Amino acid sequence: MKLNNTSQYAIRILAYIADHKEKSLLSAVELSTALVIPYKFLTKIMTELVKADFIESIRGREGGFKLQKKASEIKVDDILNIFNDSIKEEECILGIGFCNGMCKCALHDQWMEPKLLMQKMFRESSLEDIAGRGCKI
Amino acid sequence: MKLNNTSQYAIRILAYIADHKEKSLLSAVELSTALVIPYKFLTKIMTELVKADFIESIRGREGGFKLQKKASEIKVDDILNIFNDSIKEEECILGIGFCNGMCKCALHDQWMEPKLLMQKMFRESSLEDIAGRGCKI
DNA sequence: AATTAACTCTACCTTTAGGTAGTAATTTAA
DNA sequence: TTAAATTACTACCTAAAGGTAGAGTTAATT
Ligand code: SF4
Ligand code: SF4
Repeated sequence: MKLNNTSQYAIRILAYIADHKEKSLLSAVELSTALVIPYKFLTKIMTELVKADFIESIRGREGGFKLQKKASEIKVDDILNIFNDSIKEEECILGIGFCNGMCKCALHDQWMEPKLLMQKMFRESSLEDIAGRGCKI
Repeated sequence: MKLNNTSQYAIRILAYIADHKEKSLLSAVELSTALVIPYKFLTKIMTELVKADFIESIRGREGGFKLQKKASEIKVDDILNIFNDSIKEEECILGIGFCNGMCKCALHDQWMEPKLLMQKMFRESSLEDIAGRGCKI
């Protein structure tokens, strides 16, 4: 029961960029070094974030990355969705087919409250809410 | 953000056995059929549950499986622990080293409440609480 | 004693997540 | 105009999760 590696990296990357808006651009090398994420893997993730329109990339010398939206407009849940790591409405916690509302699984009653709270947390927390809040980056 | 397949299977298997205590033993074939879990994979999981002392196995013809403890004494969290799928106290949601209480990660403030609620749910829900509660099995 | 129905063990196969390598394309600065 | 610094793309490699095969062991029934 945890976020996958790629989601974790993506959240940290975006939070870091949001927290360094004084620098107009951050390069992959800078990010990779600051966040201790393997360079080649980071660039792969960056490309996905660019395609998802969260990040704008400037190519060529002096290029780099910056947010394409306001930090308050990117929610943690949006990031998880890119990597298929969000808590899915229709998916049963026990992996039994789909939620149809009619037929519950054994854990349903216990699961609903934490599920809703986590969804709320992921959906309501924006980059602005989390950027620069930790001493761990 | 979901339970892994093996944990899901294990919870369903144990809940099913707890819900059928009128039968003194259930065989791997019966379980595999009833729960629609691949036979060979199920037997592998059963062996782990036996080693973890949650289940007692009787070998030979007319053999099968039964709970080794009272249903109220097996918590969902105990099952998750076997498959290393519990929510770890010391592990950061963003995967940054270990929780030391001193130095927070960006998501810490948002994560604490859902984390505690989920831990509580997993730790306090026993097989007795969940057995036979769903129409999905 | 042989047969059958069960669990157990070891080894392997397949799929997915995580990660790496090399090259192409783009832009700026010297 | 060339070299350097940068992102983008394609292909591959590795490790872990999920799953399968087959032979071995146990015990009741015939
Ligand atoms: S029963 Fe509850 S947990 Fe299971 S699928 Fe339906 S809503 Fe999801
Ligand atoms: S900061 Fe919070 S989430 Fe991150 S490691 Fe510490 S306790 Fe865990």
